[in-house]
Amino acid sequence: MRALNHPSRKSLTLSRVLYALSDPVRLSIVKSIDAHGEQPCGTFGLSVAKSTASHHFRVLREAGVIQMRAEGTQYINSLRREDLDSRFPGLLDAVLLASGPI
Amino acid sequence: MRALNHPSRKSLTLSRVLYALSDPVRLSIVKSIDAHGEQPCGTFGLSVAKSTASHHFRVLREAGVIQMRAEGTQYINSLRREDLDSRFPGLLDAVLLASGPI
DNA sequence: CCTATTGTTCGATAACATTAGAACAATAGG
DNA sequence: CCTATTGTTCTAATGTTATCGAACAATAGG
Repeated sequence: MRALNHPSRKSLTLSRVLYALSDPVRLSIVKSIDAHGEQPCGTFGLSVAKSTASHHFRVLREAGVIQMRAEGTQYINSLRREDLDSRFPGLLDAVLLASGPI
Repeated sequence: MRALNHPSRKSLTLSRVLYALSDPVRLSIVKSIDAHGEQPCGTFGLSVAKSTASHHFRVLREAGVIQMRAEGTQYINSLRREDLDSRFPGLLDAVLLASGPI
């Protein structure tokens, strides 16, 4: 598999991160990784076509929210917790803590 | 002036709030209110047409991020701090704390 | 090799967002 | 009243995003 582009910690921007998190599908991905640990793209039970899912994973990755690591035929997704906490302290925690209506 | 629609605290959604905050112009409005207190629309020094500015204020208002109170010919904008803190604890603080590239 | 699995990329479309100019509305102050 | 100020709303143009199906790529396992 080809190597995927991940932005450096320094180049993360608040606008991009907030935008990436502002979509319900992407938010559910992030919450699932937080709740169940790192997982391949296929295990999220998203109700969209796989090309659409791939798009959402890409938006999250290019915003610097998730990291995708190739493993066999799949990509393992994890949160870039340290990088996010370093650049935007408290932001990820606040987002993950939020409950109620999406 | 006509009364403007403000969503109730209960009806605020994380996605909408994050989306509203994900635009650099809107983020600058929020940061300015936080830094300098409540202010009318005209004092933000935004480099967009006033119809565009009006649109951004509306997005922030309809997401529940700001409150707009009529006073004479102007609208005074303030942050809905209590409502935001109540629904999404720590979120506004984290966003306002963030520095670096927009 | 051949096939199945996993996910990306491409091309197209429909929906939505941003932007601005022009016209309008409400108020304040002479 | 008349005018200036402040901001909204309408309309239209431009750009961006979400979505999907189809085709492709890489790997694992027979």
